[in-house]
Amino acid sequence: MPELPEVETIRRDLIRDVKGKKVKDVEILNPRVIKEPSPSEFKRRIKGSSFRDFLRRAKVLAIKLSSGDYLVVHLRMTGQLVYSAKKEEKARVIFDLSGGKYLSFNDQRLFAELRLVRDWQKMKFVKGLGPEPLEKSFTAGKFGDILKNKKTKIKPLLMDQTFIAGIGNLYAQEALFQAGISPGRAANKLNDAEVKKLYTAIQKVLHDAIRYHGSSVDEYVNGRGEKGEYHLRLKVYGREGKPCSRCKSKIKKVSMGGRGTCFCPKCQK
DNA sequence: CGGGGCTCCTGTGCGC
DNA sequence: TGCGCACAGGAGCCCC
Repeated sequence: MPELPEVETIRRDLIRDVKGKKVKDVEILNPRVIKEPSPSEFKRRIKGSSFRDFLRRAKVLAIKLSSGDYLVVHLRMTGQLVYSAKKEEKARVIFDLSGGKYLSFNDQRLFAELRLVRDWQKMKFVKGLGPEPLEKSFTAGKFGDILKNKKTKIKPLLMDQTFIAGIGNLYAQEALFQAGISPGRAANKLNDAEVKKLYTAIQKVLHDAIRYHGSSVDEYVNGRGEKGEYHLRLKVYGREGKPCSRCKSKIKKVSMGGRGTCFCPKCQK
């Protein structure tokens, strides 16, 4: 499930590997992944332009093209962007690049999205995003201010992209474990020390996950098709019934907002 | 405006 | 053994 650290890893990989390369052709194997414009216009407008820059906001990757257009990618759950010498067998769209290699867009479950737009900052989803958790302007004070007005459970709130950008089901669970806070706690009931702890935990978990190139649960691989290493360090996600790394109690799993949520009932209060 | 629940999709893994 | 079904989940959408 690509969240902020996974998308950031891919962004850095693509800057290193394909920045400046020209798109010689666009092969559309499944047009359903292209949300706008029409597949034929998508292809026509991308063909012949080159990759100028790779930007990220939340879980959204925006590729600036020399034409001035932005190729906007949301990987959702099973999307992949893989640069390699071979065309990926399961690709939905393949970009044939100068140099003879390929950038394959894969997506098993067909939830991922490609868009070609003139101004990606004006996209509805992007405009509605909350602050970037790793930016300097996002302070503990600001985090506390928005928590104060929210009566909702803290865990689904962390996943709300209009509240904080880029955190999904995996890193919400890990950050709450790191902070020692139970996922069902009401956001406005956290005391100052807990707010500070959670703020620090979010930053640490996201920074660490980037350092270890993301978590390869589900389909995630980096920009070269390789797995990350952070899933080997997960403390609660996907660890139902296993012993807590801190206190050895059994990790518990509950459903919250329709999403699986693992936590340690002893370490998280 | 907020929250709950359904929807999109397909591979996996379980129970009968 | 094999079939069928529940489940996984990001975000949009509808409804109350």
